[in-house]
Amino acid sequence: MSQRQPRAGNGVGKNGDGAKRHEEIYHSISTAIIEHRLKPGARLREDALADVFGVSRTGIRKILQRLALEQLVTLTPRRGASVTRPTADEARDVFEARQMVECGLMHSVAQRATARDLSALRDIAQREHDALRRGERSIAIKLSAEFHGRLASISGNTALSDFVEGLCSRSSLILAVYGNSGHLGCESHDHDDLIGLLENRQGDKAQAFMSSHLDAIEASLSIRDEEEESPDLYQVFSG
Amino acid sequence: MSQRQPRAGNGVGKNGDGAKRHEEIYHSISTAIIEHRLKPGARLREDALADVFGVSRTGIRKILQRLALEQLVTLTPRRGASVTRPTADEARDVFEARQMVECGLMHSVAQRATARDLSALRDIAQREHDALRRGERSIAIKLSAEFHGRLASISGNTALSDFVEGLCSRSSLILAVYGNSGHLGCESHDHDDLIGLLENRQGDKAQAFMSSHLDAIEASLSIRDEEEESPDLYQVFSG
DNA sequence: CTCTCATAATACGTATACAATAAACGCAAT
DNA sequence: ATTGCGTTTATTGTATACGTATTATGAGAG
Repeated sequence: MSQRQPRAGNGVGKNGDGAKRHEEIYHSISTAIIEHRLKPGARLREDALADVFGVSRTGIRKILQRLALEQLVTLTPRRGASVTRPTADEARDVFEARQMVECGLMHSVAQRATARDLSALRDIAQREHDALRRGERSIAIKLSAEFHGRLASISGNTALSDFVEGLCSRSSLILAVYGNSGHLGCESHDHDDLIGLLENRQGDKAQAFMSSHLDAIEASLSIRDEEEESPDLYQVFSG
Repeated sequence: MSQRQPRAGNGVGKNGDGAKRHEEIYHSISTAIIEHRLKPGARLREDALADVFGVSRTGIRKILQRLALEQLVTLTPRRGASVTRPTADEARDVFEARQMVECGLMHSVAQRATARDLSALRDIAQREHDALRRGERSIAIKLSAEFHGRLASISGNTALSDFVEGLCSRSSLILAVYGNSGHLGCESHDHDDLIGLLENRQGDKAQAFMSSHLDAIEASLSIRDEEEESPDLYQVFSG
């Protein structure tokens, strides 16, 4: 995503180093959305955000634009920003895309995964377990997205892993809208099983497993268009 | 030096068409990059762009941010924007991603393509031929990217087709950096052949053909790290 | 003659001020 | 009572001003 790593070392700090500050704010908002602390439909007023984070609207606007391009927030011309509420079509598209890309990546991932990679995955999976055990569903969802993103990054293909990362973020929104409260998206042991397959370099099995895994997540949702707030009276009374 | 007046007179700065105006400007810059009228490495000064298009730097900044997120321009913290010069690694990643996604989409595309879709594709391919015949290589490259993007959009999956569109734009940059001047990327009859396969609903063949097509494009490039801008003179003259 | 350091100029980062517009509220009329 | 219109308010869109960093230029010393 962001390619701003030029200043290595060099303790400037003079200007407050806005770039880093903005990155922080971006992460705060992004995480809040992925963890469902900001629910789809929530309005994000520039003034309020500027006030909360202690920067001016200029910086906030930049961040909102970025989030809009990642489809996490929706920018309506004269009405401001709000957390995106994915449509049913978008939800299906996202999962179809994840099927294609994440599964297609598994061969390469299984081949390239190092001990360090597997260790990092295990750590995320462990934290996911912990969060589930504590009943913190929001945290678990965020960690699940992080797991899938990290997994894709092992492929070494930045174009594809960035894409997967964005899809996983959007999946988190989809879970918020179409998820059944009783059923969590990822079965808790799935990720562990997948790590095992990678460890044994079983690319084919890992691919098939990922496909089932994603199918299971999608199947646990009820993806259908919600009734609109102002129902179509013509259709209602036409039959 | 163009003495571009700040377009006084007509309904100048009136606020209403701001969004549309920005979209125009975005398209202008984006097209100029894809058509290689702005070459990789070219610097894009905010003041100059603001002057050229008759808007203030604020709007230009917004557009540059968007282009940066699409990886068409690179934003360096205190040095401004320039047209992205893809690295060899990025080039490989982009073509690997295109292989996976564009090929993976062909089944769905072959199944869903309507007569109208095929007609639109034929039109683009025809214009591509014309451009090549006139020797306008830049236009042909842009039309080729448009062809691939339109093709992907037939799948109906917005998430994936938007991704492909971005990859094609980046491919255009890659052609600019790593392309051999003598050899154009796409063989001119390839697109026509592909349309024929789609028309006959031969998804499998279309997928295989697309794979070869992309391989051919990639093979026509010389993707290797270029020498740095400050070449090592000792090494140059040592042999 | 070349290299280095200082100074000036250029260009970006951020904040703030102003303008325009869409939503919300209230009032009035049917 | 409900609908339609006018006013008010709140929020975004745009421009501009100022501060700071980077770069280019020139002078001086080696």
